[in-house]
Amino acid sequence: MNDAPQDTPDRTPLMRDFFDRDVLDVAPDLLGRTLVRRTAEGPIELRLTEVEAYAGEIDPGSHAFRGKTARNGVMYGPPGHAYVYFTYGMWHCLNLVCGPEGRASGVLLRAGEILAGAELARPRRLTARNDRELARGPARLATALSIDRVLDGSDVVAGPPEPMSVLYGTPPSREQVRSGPRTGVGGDGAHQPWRFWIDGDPTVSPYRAHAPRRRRT
DNA sequence: CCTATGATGATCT
DNA sequence: GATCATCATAGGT
Repeated sequence: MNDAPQDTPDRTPLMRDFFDRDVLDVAPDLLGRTLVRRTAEGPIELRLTEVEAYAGEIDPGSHAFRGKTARNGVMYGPPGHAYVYFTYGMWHCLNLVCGPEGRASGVLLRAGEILAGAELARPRRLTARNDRELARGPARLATALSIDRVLDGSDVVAGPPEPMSVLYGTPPSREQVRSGPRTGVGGDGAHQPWRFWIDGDPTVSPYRAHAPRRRRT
């Protein structure tokens, strides 16, 4: 039916194949799957509901557009690893690198539904008015899962499942998958419909167009 | 619901 | 020095 990986005891090879494809194929296939973040206090399970594709050096919206730097080096490595960046002076965001190696493409994990471990996420997300808001947005997701630059480069495919791993889940039907422009991305790549989400899911973040900052006086 | 704006600092030109 | 793959808050509709 679908070409998604199936549950199997030795999941590692199939999972590697899952990420070693074009980012525009991997991104929508991540929807509905479960990311498990294992913290010292216990695991947090997140069902992915919104992602964005970033197509490496050919993509003006990608951190890799201007080539390899100290920050984005992980994007040039093998697929299935975490690329974590720090932005706006306060926030972290989590990407999963896609193949082939060297293309420097990745999927930004923008939102999800906490399936388990919400009691571990809530203390990190005190401004969330309800559980639906715990991971509704890329920086909120990273905060809820206690993800920072320390996890940059982590292998999310191979065991052990620390500090996090992607497990198989039930993908939504094709009709439930929507696509549109990426959020907060300007420049020449702004119009590309490289954001994917599960239609009607309450944890999907509100769309915001790119807003150029006004110069401070 | 919506829009506007300040926070805050690493990164890159 | 400008930008930034964002969020929380304040205030209007």
